[in-house]
Amino acid sequence: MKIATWNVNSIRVRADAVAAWLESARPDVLCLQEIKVVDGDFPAARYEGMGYRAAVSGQKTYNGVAILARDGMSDVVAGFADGAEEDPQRRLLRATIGGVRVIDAYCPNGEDVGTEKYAYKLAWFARLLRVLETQESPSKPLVLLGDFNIAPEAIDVHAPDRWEGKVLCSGPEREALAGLRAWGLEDCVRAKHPGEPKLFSWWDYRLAAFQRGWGLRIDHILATAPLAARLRAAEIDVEPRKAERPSDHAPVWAEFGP
DNA sequence: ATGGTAGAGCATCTA
Repeated sequence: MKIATWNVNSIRVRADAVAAWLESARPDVLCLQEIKVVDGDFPAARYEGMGYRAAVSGQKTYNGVAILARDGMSDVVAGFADGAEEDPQRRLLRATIGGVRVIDAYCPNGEDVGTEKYAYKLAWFARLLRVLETQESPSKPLVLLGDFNIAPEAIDVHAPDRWEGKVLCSGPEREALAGLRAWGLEDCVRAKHPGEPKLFSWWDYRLAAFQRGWGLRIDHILATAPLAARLRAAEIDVEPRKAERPSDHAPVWAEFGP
């Protein structure tokens, strides 16, 4: 079972790129972030014609997540569904596919350390951990994947000294991610590439960051122990980032055995 | 000193 994630930064602009990547990578599941459309404007019919069903939690202009899957999806849940007032920002979508609980996450960016958006980011991660603790199980096959907007370690950053303490790399953010891992999640790409540098998934559009190799690894696939035990391969596919009008993120995928 | 590009949508906001 091949499960992938890609922050496409507008499904309108990247609809062709997504179709092309589905054709070449042939994932069983593709989780999308930043689709930036309401549910009705997601090009579901197009991907249905390619053998993928869609679950969508979209909104106008910002955010929005969707799951494309070859198999049927059950127990589809949008948002935290924790009884408290739902977050109007559409960032979370869950579905059970082929016996695997799939959680598609577009985690907040945080703008800058100390800002209101940074506080929202930390609160969002705390709420996500509570959702896992109360609604999901680390002893079942589960994958939490998406754009986390956090680089876990110095090795995940092109210039760690320059980024130290900055948003995407700050201590509290990394502790929030470690808190998720401590619940029972393993970083699939790092597990298959221990100690490997220059493994990045995002490059800023500005300053020709991609051409200069100024990347960060902020998109992740985290699996519970019973699923991680089936991990066969995990990669970041840099090719789509070289396209003429690319997303600023590259797709990330993991393959699990039966 | 606080840059630079991209997307949405039409002045800025977000990343």
